[in-house]
This record gives sequence, C-alpha cells and structure tokens, in this order.
Amino acid sequence: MKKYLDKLKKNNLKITSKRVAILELLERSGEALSPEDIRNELAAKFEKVSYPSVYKNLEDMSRIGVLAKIARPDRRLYYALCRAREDKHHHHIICSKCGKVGEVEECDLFRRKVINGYRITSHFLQLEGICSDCGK
Amino acid sequence: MKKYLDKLKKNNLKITSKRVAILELLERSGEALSPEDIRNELAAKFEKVSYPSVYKNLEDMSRIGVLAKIARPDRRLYYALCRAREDKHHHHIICSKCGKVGEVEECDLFRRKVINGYRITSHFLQLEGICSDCGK
DNA sequence: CCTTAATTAGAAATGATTTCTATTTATACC
DNA sequence: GGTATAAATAGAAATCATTTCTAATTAAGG
Repeated sequence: MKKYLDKLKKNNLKITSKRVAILELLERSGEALSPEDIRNELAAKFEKVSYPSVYKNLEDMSRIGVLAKIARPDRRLYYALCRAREDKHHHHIICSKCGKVGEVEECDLFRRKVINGYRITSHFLQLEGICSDCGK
Repeated sequence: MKKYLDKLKKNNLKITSKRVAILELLERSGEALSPEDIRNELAAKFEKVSYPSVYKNLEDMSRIGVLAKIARPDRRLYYALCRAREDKHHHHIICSKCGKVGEVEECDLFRRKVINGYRITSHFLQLEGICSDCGK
C-alpha cells in the first residue's frame, strides 16, 4: 500500500480517505472493478460518496500508473490495481455461478514483444468458467 | 465478399444494400471503424442512413462472426471485418495509432478444458499495439 | 407477383460518464 | 498548532454513444 501512496504524493495527488479506500478495495479484491462497483463498496464505509469524485479518482490514479484502466465490450471502463513489480504475470478467471475469482498463470503473451508485426503494448485476457466447488 | 454474404444467409440475415456497403467499407479500409465512422461513410452513398440500423447491423454481424467487435479506452465500440479462416481459433490486435486490425493465432487457451480447477466456458483476449507501419 | 418476416428511419429514451459550481479538506509553510 | 491555498468533494445538470419503440419499407421464398 505504501508504494501506491508514495506514487500519489510524487504526482501531487493528495492522500485522501477516499483514495486510500479505493486502493484498499482494489488490493483486497484483486479484480478489475467498475466505477459503480467501487462507489457501492465505498458507500458502505462513508456517509457520502459522489460518482464524479470516484470517476475522477480512478482516472487520475490510472493516469499516473497506479491503476490500470480496462475497456470491455459492455462499453464500461474497469479499473484494477497495477501490480507492475510484484508477483507473476497473471489473469483472472471468474466463476459464472458463484463469482469466485481465481488466478491464471498460463499466459506467455507478456513475454512476446511482437506478434504479426505489431509491437504489443497491452493485452487483456478474461476467462469465465465453473469453479471446482460449483462443478461438483 | 461472397463468403461473408453466404454467412449472412446461413444465419438468416438478409443481404441488404446497407449490409453490403458496410462490409465493402470495412474490407476496403482494413481498420476497425466506429459506428459513427461507418454511418458517415454510408451517408455519402445513400440518401438515408439511420444510426439504429447501423448499430443493429454491426451488432448482428459481429454476433454471427462476420465482424469483430473491439472495445477501446475511449469507451466506444469499433468493428472490423473478421478475416481469419472461419474454423481457426483466433483473436484480434488493434494498432493504437492507426486502428489497423490484425489477427492473432497464437492462442492455445481454447485447447485447455480446465485451468486451476475451473472448467473454462469462455475466454476473451484483446491485444493492443503498434503496427509495423506506424512503428517505423 | 404475393406473403411474410426482417429491416429500416426517425423520434424518444437510456445510462454511464462528464461538466459545473460552491463547499470542504489535505498539505506546505509559518 | 494555526493558516493560506490549491486540490478534492458532493450534488445537480449536461453530454453523448447507444438502445428502444413504432410504423413504413423491403428482401426472399413460394
């Protein structure tokens, strides 16, 4: 958490309770969440949470590289903690029934620099399935 | 072009002048275009072109696999002709600068039945990068 | 041709995101 | 610790890509 807050300071973004709560939520969940998801979670913790400040915080924090912004075919934007340094490269798989999220490390796209003439700048992989509990 | 029209027929989509014009436009441009781009191009050719039918055509044709739908961080949807061999599993990569779309066949996830205990039901992979022309 | 179901245009609605503005708050400096 | 000030915030209203609704038109099979 400290390294994210340091990065905020370094970029002249103040350490506000809302920003800390957003970062903690994204760290805890490990998923890409929508602004609406995030506002709803924060609403349980704070008396007042406005959409504009949630949107602005997500945008500001992704601009400085603390968060990753993800575009999906539902035309909504999703945000996830950018864990650039730590951990292994991975993606998430979501259980269609219970919503449980697991990690998928079988992805070697991050090693590829060029595919079919394109120098890759980003890739987004999303998996859906039935987890072992629900599949019994 | 014929193979696209055949696929429309096979899926009970009629061969209308608007659909043909959309396919020709996408084939000619080779890029992923927005519904707005497409409507504007068509407006030069037809007296009347409504947004709802452009949107519906793009959605219908991507549903049956003739077009690929691409979500980008500007929160708009883009559509490109799906040129890969029909039966070959593939994904798409879009150039961040010029919008050119290429096919990516290096994906072996579709062969995996189970990952990390999850029985996979679907996966979505989207790549972004700089194409060879723009990278010069 | 004729019939019928699909397609279309236009107007209005939708809903995620953004803008605007006045108030509050974090932080640098004393 | 107190204060100035620039950033952050909430709430109301606006924006704009996309969708819904409806009646008129059209493709395609018989």
